[in-house]
Parts: sequence; structure tokens; C-alpha cells
Amino acid sequence: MRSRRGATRQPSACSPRPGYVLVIAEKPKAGERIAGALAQGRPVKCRWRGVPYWVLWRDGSTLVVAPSAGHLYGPYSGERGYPVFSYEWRPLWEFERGSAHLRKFHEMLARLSRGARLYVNACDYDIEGSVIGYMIIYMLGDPRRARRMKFSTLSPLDIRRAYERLEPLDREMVEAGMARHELDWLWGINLSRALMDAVRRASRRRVILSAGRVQTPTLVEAVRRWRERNLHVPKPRFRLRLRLEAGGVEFTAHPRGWEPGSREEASRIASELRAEASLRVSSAGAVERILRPPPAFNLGDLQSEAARIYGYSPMKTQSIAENLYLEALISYPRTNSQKLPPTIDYSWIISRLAALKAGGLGGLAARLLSEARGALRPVQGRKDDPAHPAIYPTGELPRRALSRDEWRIYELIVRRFLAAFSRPARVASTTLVLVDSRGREYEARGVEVVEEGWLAYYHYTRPREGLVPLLKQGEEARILGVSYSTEWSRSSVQLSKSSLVKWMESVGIGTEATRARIVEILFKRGYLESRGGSTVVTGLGEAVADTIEELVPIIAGPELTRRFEELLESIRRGARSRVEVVEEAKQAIRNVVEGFKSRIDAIGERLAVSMGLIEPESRCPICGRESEPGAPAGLCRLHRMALDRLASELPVIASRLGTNIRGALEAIARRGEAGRWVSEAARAALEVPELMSYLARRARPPR
DNA sequence: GCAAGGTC
Repeated sequence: MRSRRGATRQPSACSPRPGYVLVIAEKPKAGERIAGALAQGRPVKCRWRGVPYWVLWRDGSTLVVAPSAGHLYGPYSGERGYPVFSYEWRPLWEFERGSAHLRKFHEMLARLSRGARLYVNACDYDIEGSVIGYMIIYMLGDPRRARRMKFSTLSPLDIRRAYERLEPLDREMVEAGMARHELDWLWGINLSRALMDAVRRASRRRVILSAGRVQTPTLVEAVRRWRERNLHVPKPRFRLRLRLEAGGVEFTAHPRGWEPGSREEASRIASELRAEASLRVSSAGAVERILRPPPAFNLGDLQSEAARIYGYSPMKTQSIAENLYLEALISYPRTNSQKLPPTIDYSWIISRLAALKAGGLGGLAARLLSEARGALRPVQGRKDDPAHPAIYPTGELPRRALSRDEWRIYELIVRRFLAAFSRPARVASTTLVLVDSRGREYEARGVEVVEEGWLAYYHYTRPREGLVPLLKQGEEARILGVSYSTEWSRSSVQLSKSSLVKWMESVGIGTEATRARIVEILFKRGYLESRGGSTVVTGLGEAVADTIEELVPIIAGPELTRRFEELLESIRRGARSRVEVVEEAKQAIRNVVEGFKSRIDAIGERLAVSMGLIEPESRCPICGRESEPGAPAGLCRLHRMALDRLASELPVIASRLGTNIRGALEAIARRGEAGRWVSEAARAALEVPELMSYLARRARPPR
């Protein structure tokens, strides 16, 4: 009986005689590629309870390629209480919520392991892949009869080459990977239990709290940004705007390198200018910039573009991308790479995309093919990934109508992919410098896209255009009008899911697959909340961040990850052992827990107050948070901080506005640009004499 | 139940 791939099962082929080579892949998709590359002839696709594996023949041996689905094992402890230092590696399906589907993978691998003469770890060539494959071989097979396959892409050539050059098991890499799991487990479980215990003792309530190497620094950063935003004191600036005309073209100019220092000065200069008829051009220059095409997306770039353009959360973008991947429309999305390797058949993919009907994408693909005339070389970004290339469309076309959200993400990926093959764009910018009769300089700028290039494919980063007339030095521009406006500075600090994910990436914590998920955990724990489309930190989030910064500063910032990296590197080099490193961590955690327990009542009380579980002794009259000892009028720490910031900024603001302290305070109390605690403190100071005199004592006149 | 990391 002949069978087509995947169509029919062949019972005899699917239960090969013992003595075969078992090749373990990290996931089904990779297994399929590996089987296809290694088979001489066609691999036979088999299933066990729905999980695929492949049987094939190569140089007279039988190979069975069987996939895992990521990690099948992890540290587990049945022990309650803390500190907890004993654990063992157990199958995840036995104890982890949401891992039930791993059971059939585990059983399939257990069955196939029995008849193998050789085990090959063919998981992704990175630290986690080494652990995934090794644990399966260790638990179900025999590490003494095992080898490692090392390949950097899933191209048939790389896979075949890796199989011809099997290497010994990478034991040091595995030890480093296991150490990573164990260290994260020990720190995370113990600190989380300590926090929960503190609240339970203070309030008799059970609440789920957590801390960890990645989530806690992210929370601390969110708190820092939250405070910065809410403590923002806006400052007024005065912006002069001149409407000019020359040669029939109207345009706008602004002061160049100076600005009016006060409202009074702005008003005086405006009337002086109104009395003049024209400005003289002192110099004119044009420069042309070349904008290189952006590289194809990695997950982080895709997440931030989807957030910028459509307001999608990183988690939403990620799960949409995962669906597109599972439907074979795009390549593997959990990648850090901005590079497209030369081994992929791009002209085939782009010709397939030319058949896309919706959204004009097909037309763009066809246009690219005719523009490129066979020379398809993508730009390469700087970032790389050991296991995967940048995200690209596979050339498979959607078989069903995509939802609006799915289509948007798919379109972003396709457009960005096409742009990577296109030509640079050229943008001309013109700068006119003009002077008035008193020698003050003004500037007018024009921007024009001279050659579209890649902007035709990825138009989301098109520069804003505007024209200025082509004038020469000495020529004049007529003044049509002069105005000035007061602009209050806004806080430039961002706080959103997307900005937190970006921050994590910039300091190197978390991975492509986990960053968005860990930000969601901060919301789930009640540390962060979405209110009216923006992200806020809750009182609980602040209390947890402050508590950990005070008691366990090592885990409050990205430094612990750096420390981990050094330790893991030393294990990989063979300079240190996993046991040694883990024992050291246990000692550090033992000390931390001891310190925590000695102050557990105070910690628990602070956390419980922040959650509203127990009453504080005295509350801030503005917000109801716990009062800070010694603060004026019983303010909390945050409103006291806001008051102090006001005190230091008010004198300058008053002089710019040409008013006194009270006048400046009144202006700030109404400004939407002011941080929330600042405007609240300003309003309170206008009403409560004690606060006003506190301010007056601290507000020093400007030098 | 609690981490972070794989992947479905």
C-alpha cells in the first residue's frame, strides 16, 4: 500500500523494530522539517493520540523523529511553607495548570524511547533546547547513548550537515540551563510565599502575590515611571510663530536657538515684529537624506509597531502572530532576529504573495518583483537570534477570511517583509534662516519625499511633509502675522504595556516569548491596572515594589539577571558546578528570608493597608493613603513629594508668568499637563494654610 | 499558589 505524506497511517511502519535512532525535536513544526530533511524518500507521518511523529530511512538505518512541545519537565516541590529548598524535576503535566496537553507528548516519547539504540537531541540549539532534549533522554532514555545535533537554521542542508556531524551531549550547557530553572524557582517561590505570608498574618486574608527575577524589576520600573508622571510639574514656555509668504508660498517660522524667557517678553517681541514688513533670508540650505529600508520584524519590533499604529497590547499582538504561525501564514514569531537568511526562496514567496487579493498587497508584491528584476537581497538588521530568522510570510495564502485584527498583523508583517527588499527612500529637507531688523534669527523647515522607495511598501513611518519656498540669501519674506502661545511641558515618561516590554528588552530581561506574558502577570496580581486606556500602578503595586527594594534590593533591578548570566557562563565553561551555584543561592535566600521574617509584621501591615484590607492609623487628607510621619497636614509620602517638587519649581514658573507664588499655583492647579499628585497638592495648598506656608518657606526665589 | 522558560 502506498501512502501520501500525512494521509494514511501505516501500522507496521509506525511501530518500527527496536534498534532505531530517536531524534527528539523541540516542537512538531521543527520535527516535520527535520524528518523531511533527513529522509531518503518520504518520511512516514504517524500519530499517537493526535501527536505526530515521523519514521524514515537513511543510509540503511531507521530514524524516528519525535517532537516535544517545549519543556516537558520542571522543578516541583510538594513542600508547603518557606523557605523551601527541596524540589525535584517532574513532568509538567502532573502539576502545572494549563499543561494537560503535555501528557500525550510525554507518553508518546516514553513509548518511542524504549526501542531506541541512539538518542539525538535535535531541539533548538540554545540553552533551553539543551535542557528540553536532555531531560527527555535522561528521564525516558539513556544519556550514555545520546548525541547532540547542532544547527542554526531549519534548512534541509543545515539539518543534514548537523546529522552527519553528531556531537557529544552538551552537558555543561544542560547544567547551566537547569541551574537557570532552579535559581528562578528558588528565588521566585520563596519571595512570593514570604509576601503572601506577610499579608496573611496581618489581615488573615489569602491573597496571591508574587515576585521574581524578571517581574519584580519590571514592576519597580513601572512604579518609577508612574511616580515620575504623577510628580511632573509643568513649566510654561512661550512659542512665537510667524506666518510668512514669499513667491506665493505661505509658510511658518519659529525662533532659532532662542525663546522668549517670559510672557511679557513674548508679547513685546510679537508687537515689535508686527511693526516690521518682512524678514531677510540670511542662509538657505538643502540636504538630502537617504532612508534605508527597515529590516524584517522580530517580535519586539512587531509588538511596538502594532502598539503604535493600532494600540494593541504586546500580548494581543503575540497571540495573533502565534495563530498566524499555526496556520502556516508566517514564520516562527518568537524570534529576536532582524535578519533574513539567504537560504530562503524569497522570489517564490513574493510571487505567491502577488496572488493576495485583499488590501492591495498582491499589487505591491508584483510591483516589487518587477522593480527588483531578480535581484532580491533583503536588508539585514543588527539583532540576531540563535534559533530563528526574522518574521516573514511563508507565501501560503489565507484559506479563510482573517479577522480584522489578524489581517492587520498579517499586513504589517507582509509590508515590512516587502519593504526589506525594496530600495532606499530619498527625503529632501530645506532649511531657511531668516533675520529681523534687530538681528534675531528664525528658522523655517520644509520636508519632501523625493523618491518613495520602500515607503511605498511600509508607509507607517512616512515623514510628515511640508514645503518652504526656494529663496536665496538676501531675499525677503513678507510677514503675514505673528502670534505666540503658552506651551506647558508634558511628562515624557511613558507607562504602558508596550513601553514596559520595550524596557525589558532594552535592559535584557525576559525573552521574546515571556516579556508580554510577564507584564500581564503584573496586571493579574493587581499591581498594575488599566484605567480609561492608560496604565496605572495600584497602591499594592507600589507597596510590593517598595518592600522588595528595601529588603531584597538584588531582585529589584535587572542586576540579578546579569549575575545569573555570569554564573551560567561559568557553569558552561566548566569552571563551576550547578550544585555549587545553587547552594550559594540557597544561602543568600536563607539570609533574605530571615531578614524578612524579623520584620514580617511591619511588612504585612504595609501591604495589607495598601490593599485596603486593614485601616492605617492616619490617612492622607487628599488621597486616603497612609500618612507619612512628619509630613505637613498628614499628607502621604507621594503628596508630600509633590509639594516639595512644587516648592522648588514655583519661583521660576511665577517669574515666567509674571505673577506670584499663589498665581503660579493657581495656574498649575488647572493644567492638564500637571502630574496628578502635583495638581492635587496644588489645589490642597490653595485651600489649606498650613500647606501654603510650608510651600512659601521652601520656595526660594530664582537666582 | 508562588518563577521563568519552552510551546499548543
